[in-house]
Formats: sequence, structure tokens, C-alpha cells
Amino acid sequence: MSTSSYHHGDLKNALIKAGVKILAKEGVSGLSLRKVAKQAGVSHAAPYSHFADKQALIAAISTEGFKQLYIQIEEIRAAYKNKPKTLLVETAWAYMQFAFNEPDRFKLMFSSVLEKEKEYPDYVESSRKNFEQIVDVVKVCQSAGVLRDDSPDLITVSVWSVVHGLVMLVLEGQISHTVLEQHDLKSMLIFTLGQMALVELT
Amino acid sequence: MSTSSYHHGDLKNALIKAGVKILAKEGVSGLSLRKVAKQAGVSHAAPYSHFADKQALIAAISTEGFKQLYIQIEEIRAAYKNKPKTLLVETAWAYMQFAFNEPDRFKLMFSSVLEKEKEYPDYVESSRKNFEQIVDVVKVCQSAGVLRDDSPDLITVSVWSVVHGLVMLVLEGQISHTVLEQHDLKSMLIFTLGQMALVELT
DNA sequence: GACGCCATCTTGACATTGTCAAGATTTGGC
DNA sequence: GCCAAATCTTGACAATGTCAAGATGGCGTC
Repeated sequence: MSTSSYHHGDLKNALIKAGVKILAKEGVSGLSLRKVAKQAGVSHAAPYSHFADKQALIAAISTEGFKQLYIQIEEIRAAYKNKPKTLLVETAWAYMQFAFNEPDRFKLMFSSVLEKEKEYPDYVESSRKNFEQIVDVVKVCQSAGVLRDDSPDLITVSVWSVVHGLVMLVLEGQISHTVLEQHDLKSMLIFTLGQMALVELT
Repeated sequence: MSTSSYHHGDLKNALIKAGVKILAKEGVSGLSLRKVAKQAGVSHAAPYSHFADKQALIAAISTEGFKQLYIQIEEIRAAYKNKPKTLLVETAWAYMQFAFNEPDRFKLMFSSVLEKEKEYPDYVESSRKNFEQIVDVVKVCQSAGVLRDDSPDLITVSVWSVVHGLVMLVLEGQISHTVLEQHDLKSMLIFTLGQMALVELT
């Protein structure tokens, strides 16, 4: 079922995987449909059998990313089920690490792939699922008195905003060099998160 | 000095202005050097007399944006010099409004234009200046007991992160529709900022 | 087991775009 | 008024997204 030389077998996933690889190696500007096709060993127009257009491939790559991130955070949730403070910090830290391991993919995931009226249900669904995941973490922290006891949705938006904002600013080189030299990332993350917490996060 | 039909006169600024216009009308994906040139009424390669490449134009458009944002926030600073709470909220709100008025330009400004080793001193400088501006606002708030009395740089990074993160998440359509329907933007901003403040921000 | 349908893949083509080289046109300094 | 430097145009090329037509072959039907 593999090397029939014409029918690839599982080209769709191969293309996604190729895209992730190129993204890691050459960045967003290097990500082209034709390169992805070549990497997967098919002709330049082959992707169109599986994706309507480039945006659709990007949506798929992003969706894949959300799913991986979801799994990683699930592991954290399991590991620190009874330690709310650690749970909060490590969840955020996992988010940050994911971003720094694959900066370009992370940016893609959070770049309005939602161009125009086109919709990608899988993308929206996986994104929503990740949000719910964070809400759950927030709820645990609220019960434990680590986070303010307010609307979970709102608190989640707040917490997510700090973390996402910090990650983005660092990733895009907006934080001045001098500041970055004086504080390592995890410290800055904890400090920033600490601004929102009701207790010390150390 | 204007219509000599060959020498434009002030093409550099005309190109930047054209870029801003296209960005607002067609978004990032519609921004091409050739369109910008056509919009300015010059040939497709004319921009190369003023910008090394597309990235350089983008850097210029971004720099311009930073300067405008700087001016807007300066006005806020002057207006609420003696009202720290209002100053904080309105500064953040101005930031947010800027982002929503020209979403695509805002995204460009904070997208690592810093590709590779290429450097754009003006861009870096204007970006740094805006950071200092926020630091000043933060210091005022610290003196007034509105924000924690900690390293101004760190507190600024925290505050900036929440605001920037919230703006980005909304801008990129990451905040679920149901959440957005129940809270207007300014309320969410104040709530989120309030998480960091030592006093009620209403 | 042969046949035909349909998904999958290839080839070829086209428009858009970033970029560069060569040349035309001005402007400003002397 | 003339020359050099700055500015702008024309023409070309390669990369890319996308589409149309056709090739290929797996799979179910008889």
C-alpha cells in the first residue's frame, strides 16, 4: 500500500508532516505548496487533491499543532492534578515551550487562518477544545484559591492573554534586549503570571 | 516640484501611504510592492529606489505606525497626567483601538520584520521609544499605588503582555464567539487589566 | 477474472509577484 | 551650461498559487 509510485497512500498526512518540517527549517516565508509537494515526493499540483488551497494546508498544520499541544498539556494536568500552583505554572510553561520549540508553527496557529468567510471546522474545533482545557485548569486554581473566584471564562481570557502576550512579544523580538538579558524566560513567565495569582507562585 | 511626471518628489512617503491604504483595504495578503507602486502612480520597480526590498517597505510602514501610536498615547498621557487609574486604562484602550482600527497594520508592526540579520534601526528605535513610553505610564501608576512597586521593566512587560495578548487573541479570532458576545471589548480589557492592578479600575 | 468508475496524481499553462540589470530622465552642484 | 548622482522605466527571470486536462490504478460490480 506504500510504494505504488503513483498513489501515495497517505499523502495528506505526508504533506502536513512535510509542511511542519519546512516550517521548522525555513520559517513561514519558506513554506510553499510546491516545496511541500517536492518534500513529499509528489508533483507540484498533487496537494490540490487533498487541500482546496494553501490556506487549507496551513489550517491542517495548525490543527495538528493544537492537537499536539493539547496532549502535552493533558500530561501536565495529570501530573499536577493536586498541585494547583504548579499546575498553573507548568501549563503556562508548556505553552511557552511549545511556542519556542516551533516558533513559526506557533505563529501560524495563531494567525487568522480564518481569512474571509472560508471556514475550517476542524481548526475551530481543536482551538475551542484547547480553550476549554485551559478553562479547566483555571477552575482547579480557583477552587484552590490560587486564582480569583470570578467568571472562569473571563479569568481564563485574562490568564491566557498574559501568557500568550508574553510569548508573542518575546517571539517577535519586541522585548528589548537589555530586559531579556537580565531575566530568563521562565522567571519572567512566573513573575507575570504571579501578577494575577492570589498567592506566591514560587 | 510635484508633477514633473518623472521624478515624483516624495515617492518614499507616497509609497508608505499607499501601503497603509492597501493594508487597510485588502489586508496583508493584498500588500504587494507592485500594487503599492501602481497606487503611487509609478512603475513596478520604482520602489527599489527607496527600499532595498519588500521587508524594508514593511519596516517603514511599521515604523510609521509606531510613531502614530506614540503620538496618540502622548495625548492620553497629557490628558490624564493626574489620574493614574484612568491613565492606565485609557492608555491600554488607545493601544487596543489602534489595533482594531487597522488590524493588518498592527499585526505587521508586531510581526518579526526582523527577518534574518537585516536590521532596521528606525524600526527598532521607534519600537524602543514606545516601550519607554509605557514604562513611564507604569511608573506613574506605581507611585500612585495603582500598580505593584516592583521593577518597572518587569511590571511593564507584564502589563504590556496582558494588553497585547488580549488584543492579539481577539484580533486573530481565538476568543470564542460566545465569550465575545457576552462582554464588550473595553469591559474585557478593564477586567483583564484589573487582575494586575492593586485597586479597582472602574 | 474482466470492466469501469472515481479518487488520486501528473503535466502544462497562466497570472502574480519579488527582484535585478540596463537604460532613460532629472536635478543639483560646479 | 555641463556632469554626476539620484530617481524612475522597461524588460526579463525565477518562484509561486492555482486551474484544466489527462494519466493511473485501486476497488467494487458483474
